[in-house]
Amino acid sequence: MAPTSETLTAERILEATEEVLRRHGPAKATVVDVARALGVSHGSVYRHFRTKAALREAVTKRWLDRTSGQLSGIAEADRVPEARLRDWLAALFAAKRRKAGEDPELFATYMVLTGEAGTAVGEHVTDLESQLTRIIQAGVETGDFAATDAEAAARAVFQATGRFHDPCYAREWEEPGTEADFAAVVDLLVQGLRRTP
Amino acid sequence: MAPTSETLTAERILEATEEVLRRHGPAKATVVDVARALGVSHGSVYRHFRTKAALREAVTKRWLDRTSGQLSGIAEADRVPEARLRDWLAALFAAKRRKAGEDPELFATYMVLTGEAGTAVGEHVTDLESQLTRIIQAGVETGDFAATDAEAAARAVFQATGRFHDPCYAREWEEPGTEADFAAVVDLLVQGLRRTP
DNA sequence: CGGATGACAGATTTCAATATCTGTCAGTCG
DNA sequence: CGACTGACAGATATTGAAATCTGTCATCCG
Repeated sequence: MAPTSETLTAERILEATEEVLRRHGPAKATVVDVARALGVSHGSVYRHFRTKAALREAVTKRWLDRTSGQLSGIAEADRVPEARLRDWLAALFAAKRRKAGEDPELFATYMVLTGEAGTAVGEHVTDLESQLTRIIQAGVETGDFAATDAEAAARAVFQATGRFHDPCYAREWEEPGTEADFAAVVDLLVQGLRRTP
Repeated sequence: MAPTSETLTAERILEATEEVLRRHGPAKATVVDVARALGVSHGSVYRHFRTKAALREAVTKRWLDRTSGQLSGIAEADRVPEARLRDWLAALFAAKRRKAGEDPELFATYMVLTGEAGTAVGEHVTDLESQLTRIIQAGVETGDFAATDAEAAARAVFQATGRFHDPCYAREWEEPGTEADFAAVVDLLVQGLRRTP
């Protein structure tokens, strides 16, 4: 890490922190490591982030926001609501599974954060639920779905698919049969949402 | 623990182990503690259980079987399948939540075991899924449910309700709104199972 | 003979001393 | 003046030595 002489910004700190986390993992990454990577004293890092927990949370937030951003594209796509819902759930599962596989250290950081009080994970969930709410609301408007309360239905769908996006199940995502299980749960939920004529 | 002079049986060892686990928790309970509680040498315990892990698994199995037993009563009850399904899921949730609350040490042991390779948890899940399969099969036979594959549907229902019986969510079971969330998920799943005329 | 024992080796855990880290802040420097 | 530094106190993590535990087995006892 060359101590580039650009001004120290929150953004540069986040980038360095992500790199340090990737290299050392959440258990061993320290604020001192981050400062060293940037060629500054650790006191300077504390000028931008009040605590180590805040720094970790900011990194995770950035990382989660990337996922949310990709998914929001699908949520707004120009397709019938049922297809959009299926695509969205499949994309959520695929994204989480990919992150768990190819960015294990950052994923571990995310799991640590899930267990803490932090607001980042809570906000991420709220964001995802509101994307789901929009899809279901669209389905209610076209008459495809029968939910009386789109928000409650979105929450139920999100919770019922937890096995396929909640980090505590990450280990099981690579086991054979998982794809079929996912398809079965999604089919059941979509069937439950459909308007019964 | 008085060193009662009855012969040493697997059953007595399991009882003592459960007591030791309850008192010390899974992290601190040792085989030596169990032997001390029984007034025997720890070598004698190894005559009945090959390893400490096997002992822990046997205790958990006994503990899980008690839950399975209670639930099977509901699965066989003389009610319409939909009501039976709702009762069964509610009872499963209630049982897990109660155990987590009033037997935290044994529940923690169960969580340790969930993370290990052991077969006890897998068998417990298989057992519960087969109870669910029987309820759904009954519903298919009465024409209330539309599943083409009762076993796959049962698996989907079980996985979709994971948030309300999987130990990794235990912390959240006492939060306000959990009851409503549970009801919403169950309603959605039951609606998904119903035959659409 | 079948069940129980206790000494044992190697693995794991505990504990206390040591080192490192977190978060603060008075002071430096451009 | 305001961004940065580095020394500091208290908290946390690491380390290595000692204690305990796991699992085995030759031996004992009824």
